[in-house]
Amino acid sequence: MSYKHLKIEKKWQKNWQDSNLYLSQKDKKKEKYYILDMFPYPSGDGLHVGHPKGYIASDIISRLKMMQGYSVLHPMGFDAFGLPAENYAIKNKVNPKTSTEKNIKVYKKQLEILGFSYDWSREIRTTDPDYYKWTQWIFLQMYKKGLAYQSNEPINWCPDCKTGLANEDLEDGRCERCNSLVEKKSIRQWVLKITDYAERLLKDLDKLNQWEEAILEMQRNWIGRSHGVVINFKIKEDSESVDVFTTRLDTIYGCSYLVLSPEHPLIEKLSAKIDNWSETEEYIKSCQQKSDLERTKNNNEKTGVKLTGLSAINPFSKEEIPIFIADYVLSSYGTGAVMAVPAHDERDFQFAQKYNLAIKYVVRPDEKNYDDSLVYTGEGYLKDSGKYSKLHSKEAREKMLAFLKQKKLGKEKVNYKLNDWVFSRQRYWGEPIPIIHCKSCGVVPVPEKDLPVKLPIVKNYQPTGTGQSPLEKIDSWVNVSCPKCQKPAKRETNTMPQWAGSCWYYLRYMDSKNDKELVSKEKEKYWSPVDFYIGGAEHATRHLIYARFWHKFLYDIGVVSELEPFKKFRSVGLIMGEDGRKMSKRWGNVVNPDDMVKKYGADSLRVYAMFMGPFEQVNTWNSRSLNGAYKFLEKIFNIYTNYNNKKEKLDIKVQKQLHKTIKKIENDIVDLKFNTAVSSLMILTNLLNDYLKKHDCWPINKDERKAFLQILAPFAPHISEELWQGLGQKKSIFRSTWPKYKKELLSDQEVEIGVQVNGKLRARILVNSTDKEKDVWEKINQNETLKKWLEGKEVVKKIYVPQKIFNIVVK
RNA sequence: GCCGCGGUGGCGGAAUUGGUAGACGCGUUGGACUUAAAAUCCAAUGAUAUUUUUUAUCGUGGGAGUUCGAUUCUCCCCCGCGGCACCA
Repeated sequence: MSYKHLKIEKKWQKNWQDSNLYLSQKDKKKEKYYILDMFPYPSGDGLHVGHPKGYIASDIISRLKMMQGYSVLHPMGFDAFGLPAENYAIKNKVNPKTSTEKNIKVYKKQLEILGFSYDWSREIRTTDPDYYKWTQWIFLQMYKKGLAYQSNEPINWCPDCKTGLANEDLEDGRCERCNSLVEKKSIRQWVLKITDYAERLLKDLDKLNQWEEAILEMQRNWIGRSHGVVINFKIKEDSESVDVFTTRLDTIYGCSYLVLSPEHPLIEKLSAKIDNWSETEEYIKSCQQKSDLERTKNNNEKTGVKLTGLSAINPFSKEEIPIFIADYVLSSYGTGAVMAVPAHDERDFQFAQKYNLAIKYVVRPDEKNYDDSLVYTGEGYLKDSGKYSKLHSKEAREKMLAFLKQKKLGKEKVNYKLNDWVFSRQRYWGEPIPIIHCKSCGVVPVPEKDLPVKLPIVKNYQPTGTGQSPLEKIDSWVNVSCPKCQKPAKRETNTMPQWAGSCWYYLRYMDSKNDKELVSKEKEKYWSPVDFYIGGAEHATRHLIYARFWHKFLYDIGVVSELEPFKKFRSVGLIMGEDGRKMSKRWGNVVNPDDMVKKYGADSLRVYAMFMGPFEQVNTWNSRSLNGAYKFLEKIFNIYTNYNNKKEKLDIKVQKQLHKTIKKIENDIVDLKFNTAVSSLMILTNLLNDYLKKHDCWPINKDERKAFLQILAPFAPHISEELWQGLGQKKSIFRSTWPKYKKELLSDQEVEIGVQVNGKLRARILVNSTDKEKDVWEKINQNETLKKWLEGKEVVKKIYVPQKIFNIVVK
């Protein structure tokens, strides 16, 4: 008999589906385990061989937990709204609904042939009205709590996608989807007040001790908390004043000028008093023309204009200082104005050098020798700072703040880099925002009973580029009567961004068919939180922040019971093409999983993907290595079929290896060390194979032969099930109980240890686990090679690490 | 520039409360089988030197240090990847 992977895999996939093996059931007697993948975005290209890597890992964990007696929830669905799906549809001249459905079909098929244990009865699609009804419902709750508001602030605008974008949608100042340079544009938009949750989003990261540190760091940086002081600077020539934000109040005696961002509202107000107004105006204009990218690109090349005729008063030194406008100060952060301290800030230093401004050193480092001609950004002791001189930075800040508070010229302030979430898109393919605009009542939320606000099926859904959504043109949909006053009113035509649906989908799986609630309290309590979440690291500062934000909001309004949605998160490393580049049609290096499954089988593909290297690391695809995985499985297949009826002659060495492997597999899977888990299965297989060939009988008993298949089963489910049945088992291997290893079989009686002389390995000797240092020393003295190294030498010291090494120091 | 991760044979990688570096796999080489090839099986495979079995020296990005002993710890430097980036 030979290993016919195609036949075996097809047979068991059907069998498992028919026998409802994967239906997750709430079972109060069992402990629950919720293992989740980031659901895919079904693009037109289908899956390439790298995509399933994370799914394979979660499937392995899911199957292990199943066998360990957990009630497992392992669902899957599709995140199908958004720009890529819409752009794909426009390009191929079909309705996005049609193309999305088609793409999902392809994806499902591809996932099925890989043998994943998803409970498809819980499948969700973000584009399904029964689903987005609740996405809209959450939006309404946010609106009611004042967390969704309209704004006309300038936002990022992609000229190609013709829509506004959130900061999270940008990559290096470009649209993350189409790579176009993003512009600033002022249009009416809906914004979610994520900044209200900034503090909690940051603080609760400390609770996520089962997340990777790298991801937590990314989120911390993205939130970007900084604690400082807002100081009020009076303007000498006017009653107006300027607020600046600084974290280094201790350097204020070194402040030699103020800088306002070009967008600062005060400039307009003071225009009459600015002597060089035309020059100022021109500079502001030139800044407006620059994109964000241009503004930040040459960050060593500072530009600015002095506002002549105006000066500010330093509240501490009472000194008169000039005021500048310069685009190195951002309007979107802090107060949009800073106090410049060239001696202790790199940017101010560059600016001051260019415009010949005073550089006053007021903080000196602890060391005696320091160079007074360079910038010093660290802390230290103050000098030339009035009565604060000689104080340390930290102490000075406290005393100075007390002074400011007393004079009502300043207060503590915490700032975040995180901005509110620009939540509307001027596009068709998204959840309609459930709002009605009425001339007399203003903004009126759609009553909950009228949800979902269905996205109309239309012929023309091309983006308009006018800042209006294409929905604007569909009169029959737009024109409604106001829910409050019944007079004619219009629907909000902007749609939600791609990320909306994925903010809460993990909750819906718990109770996917519920038409009364988003999720029932009871089911939410049982399944929450997600125990293990696996997905791409690129979502660290997008989906993973958004979802945490929504979850916390849902917690606040009593919908969920946990503060954090995902208990453990691990990111999956990409699989690169054989040429080392990202798999892409552009490079022609895409490997299709369907072809690989046909040739080598799903089991081989699964084993290989896990064996490639550390799960979180980037790996390069290699089809020849995949064949190695195939050979490994074939070897197992041959062992179990060719030697099925052979007698047993137990061998303790092989048995020990088996029990060690059971333990290793258990531990490695939970730690995501799949590569070493597979390796240990290979070692065991080789050992078994060699023994059977040599002795023509089994070194392990039947239970142990079963156990071997059980520990292989999460990795290669089909072949394991087939061979399991071959051992006469009637029930599925995944309904069997995970084998227990025997502790007494984990340690070896005899071990080889290294013997070193002066730290250099000179020989290896066998010792018994019961041997004392004295016994080992005796063996060393009998060893011929070692005699050579020890003869005529004086032994100064002996170091014995039991079972490991013996080091002899000689003179 | 800042933050995070990493650098080990021809290749993917294994081994870190400091204790025999290179597990496992790929590839390569030699052999068996075959008319031949593929597949399969057996053996070898870090480098250098040496007369073969031998044995010695070197070897985990580079340099220093701690230690009986360093891939692992400390300091300095170089390179790669990812994230952030004029955030005051």
